[in-house]
Amino acid sequence: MPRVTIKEIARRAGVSQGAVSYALNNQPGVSEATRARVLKVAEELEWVPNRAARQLSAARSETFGLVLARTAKTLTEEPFYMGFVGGVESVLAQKSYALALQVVADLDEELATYRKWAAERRVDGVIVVDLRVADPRIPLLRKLGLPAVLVADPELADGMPCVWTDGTAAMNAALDHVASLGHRVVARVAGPPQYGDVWIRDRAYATAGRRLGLDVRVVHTDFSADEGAAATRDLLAAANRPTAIIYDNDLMAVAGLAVVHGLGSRSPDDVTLVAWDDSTLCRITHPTLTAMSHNIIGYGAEVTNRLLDLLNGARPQAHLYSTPLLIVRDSSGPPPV
Amino acid sequence: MPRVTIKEIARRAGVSQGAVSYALNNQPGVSEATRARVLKVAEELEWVPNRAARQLSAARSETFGLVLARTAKTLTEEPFYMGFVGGVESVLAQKSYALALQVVADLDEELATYRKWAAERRVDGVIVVDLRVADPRIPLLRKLGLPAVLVADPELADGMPCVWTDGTAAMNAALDHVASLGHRVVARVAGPPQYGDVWIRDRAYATAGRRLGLDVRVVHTDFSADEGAAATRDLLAAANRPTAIIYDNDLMAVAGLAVVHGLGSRSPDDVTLVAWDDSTLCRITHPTLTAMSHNIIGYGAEVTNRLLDLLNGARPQAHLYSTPLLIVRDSSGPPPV
DNA sequence: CTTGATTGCCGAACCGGTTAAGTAACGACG
DNA sequence: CGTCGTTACTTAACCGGTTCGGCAATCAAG
Repeated sequence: MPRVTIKEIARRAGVSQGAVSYALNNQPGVSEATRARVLKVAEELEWVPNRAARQLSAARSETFGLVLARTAKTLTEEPFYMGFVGGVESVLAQKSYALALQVVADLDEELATYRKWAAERRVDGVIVVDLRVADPRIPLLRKLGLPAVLVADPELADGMPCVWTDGTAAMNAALDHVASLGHRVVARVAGPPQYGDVWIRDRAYATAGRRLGLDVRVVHTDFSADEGAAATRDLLAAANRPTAIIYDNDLMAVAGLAVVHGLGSRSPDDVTLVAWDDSTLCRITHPTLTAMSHNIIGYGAEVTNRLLDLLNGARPQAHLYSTPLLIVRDSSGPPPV
Repeated sequence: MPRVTIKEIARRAGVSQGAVSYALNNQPGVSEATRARVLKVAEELEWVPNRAARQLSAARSETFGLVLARTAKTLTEEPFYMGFVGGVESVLAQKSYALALQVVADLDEELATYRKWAAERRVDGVIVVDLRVADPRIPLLRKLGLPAVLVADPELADGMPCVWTDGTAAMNAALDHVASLGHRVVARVAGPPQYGDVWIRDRAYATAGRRLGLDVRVVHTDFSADEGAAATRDLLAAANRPTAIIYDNDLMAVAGLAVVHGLGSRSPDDVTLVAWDDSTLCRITHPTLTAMSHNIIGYGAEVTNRLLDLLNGARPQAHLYSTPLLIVRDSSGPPPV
C-alpha cells in the first residue's frame, strides 16, 4: 500500500503541490473549480495528512498535553482522573486533536515533562490539574511560553487562564446541610493541605463553621482509603465525637462507611456521612452516600474548549464552570439524641 | 529562546549535520573523539530532538496507540482502565515513547481510528483491549500491517501476539473455593457474552460447575453497577436462591453487597460474594470482598514491553502474564443452614 | 610500492507537508 | 491603450532531522 501524499494528488489533479495544499486547507489562492477537483482526487485516494510533516512545517502539533503526577494506584482509585480524561477526549476527538497523556511520580517530573514538551514542540498547550498553593508550574509554564489552562480557583491561578468550580460555595452548602439537620459537632476528613482545592475548602470550612456556631475539626490525609478509614476510626473513638463527617473525596467516604459498619454503628442513625466528588461509588453503597456532585466529564470538556479558545487567540480568563451540587442521599440524617 | 537544532550543534562542533546525527544516535560513521565532542556540545545547548522531524524522516513515531471503546462513564467506574494506562505509561516513560490514547463510543469508531492512525503513520503499534469473540479488529490490523499486542486469551487472538491471564484456571479456583465452603447453589453475574473474557469464563464456569456437581446459573449484564444490583436482587428473590454469587467485576460485587444489606441480609452469613478484578473497592467495604486479584498495572507494563519486543523484531507469541489469585476476605463463608 | 578495503566525514537528497515570493493572465479604469 | 490590481496559480525554500553516495586519508595485504 504505497502511501498517498500531496504530491500524488497534485500529479493526478494536474496542479502544483502548493495549490493542493491551499485547496485542502480551505485557504485562498485557488479557484473553486480547482479546489473541488483536488478535494475529489484526495477523497478518491483516501488521502490522510501526515501528522509529522504538518507538524514540522506548520509548527503545530495538534496535540494537547496532560500530566498526572500521581501514582498509578491513586489513578485507579480516584474516578476523577479517568472521567476527566474522557471529557477531554470527547472534545479533542471531534477536532481531531490528540492527547499526550503522561503519568509521572511527582511534581518535579511534571515540571521536567513540560520542559521537554516545550523543547520538542510536542504539544500546542497543556491542561494542568491538582494545583498547589503557590504552584511552581505556573512560573515555569509562563517562562516556557506554553499555553495552558489550569483546573483551579482563580485565587490559585495567579492570572493564568483557568476553569474552576466554586469550592467555597460548595463547602457552605455542605455545612448548611448538616447544620440544618441539627448537627453541632462536625468533622472534616481532608486531603493534603498543599493542594489548592483542599486549602480553599479548609478555609471555607473554618469560616462556615464559625458562622454557624459549630464545633468543627479537621483531619488531613493523603486522600487514600486507608487514611480515610484511619481518620474515621480516630474521630469516632474521640471524646465528644462528631455526629457528621464530611470527606474530601468519595473513596474515603466509602472507607469511612465501612469503618462505621465495622464498629457496629449505622449511618445515618449514628453518624451522617457526606462525600465529595460524587461518583457511582456513592450510589452503590448501603446506605447510599450524600455527596457533593461535580460533572467531571463535562468539566474536562469545558477545560479543553477553553484551551482551544486560548490557542485561537482568546483573552486569558477565569471561567466558572459550575458550582457543585449537594446530592442528599440516605447517609444524611439528624444526629442521635 | 531560539530552538537549538542539529545544524547549530554541527556548526559549533565544526562537523557536518550528518555526522552529528550519527554521533547522537550512537551509529557508526564517526570517531569516538568526534562523537564525544558532539555529545558535549549537544549537552551544553540542551538539545532535544524534534519529534516531528525525526518521525518524518525515520518513519517512526515512537508512539503507541490505545483505543478504549467505552463510554466515559464506564471508564470512570472501572478501575481497570486507568490502572492499565498507568502500567503502560510506566514503561513508555522510561523509553521516552508516547501514548496516544483515544476514547471512542464503539467498535466501529475504534476500527476507524486504526485506519486513520495507520494512514497518518501516527503510531508504531497498538495495544488492543476488550477483545470480542471473532473480533473484527484482528483482520483489520492484519490488513493495515499495524503491529499490535492483544490483551486476550490466545484462543481469541487468532495467532496475533497476545498477553493473557488464565481465566479458566481463575474460574476453577473461584468455584473450588465456594464449593469447598459447602455451597451447592451458585450464581454468576457476568458481563456481556460478546466479550471474549466473559465468554471464556462462562464456559469455564459451566464446566467447573458440572465437575463439582453444583447447581450453577448465569445472568448476563452490561458490567454496570445498576445491572449488577438488579441481577443480585432477582437472584436473591428467586426460589432455591443461590448461597454464593460470583461477579464479573468489582463494581457489580459492591453493588450486590449493597443490595444484600438493603434486603436486611448479611454477607457472608446469608450469602457469599466473590468479586473479579480486585481493586481497592473490595478492601474498603464492610465486609471486605473476596476477589480474584490481577495485577493490572503490571499487566499494562507487560503488554507494553511485549509490543516493544515485537517492534524490535521478536517473533509474535502468546505470553501468559500470570494467573489471577483468589484473595479470600470476609465475604466468604459457609452457606446458611 | 601498488592495490584494495576500511574509516571518518561531507554534501545532498529526502520525508510530506506549509508558505512566501514570483509570474502569467485577465479585467477594470483613467 | 497603458497601467494597475486581482486572481490563480507555480516555484522553491523551509521545518529538523535521517541516510545514502562519494571522497580523501589511512591501513593491511600482496
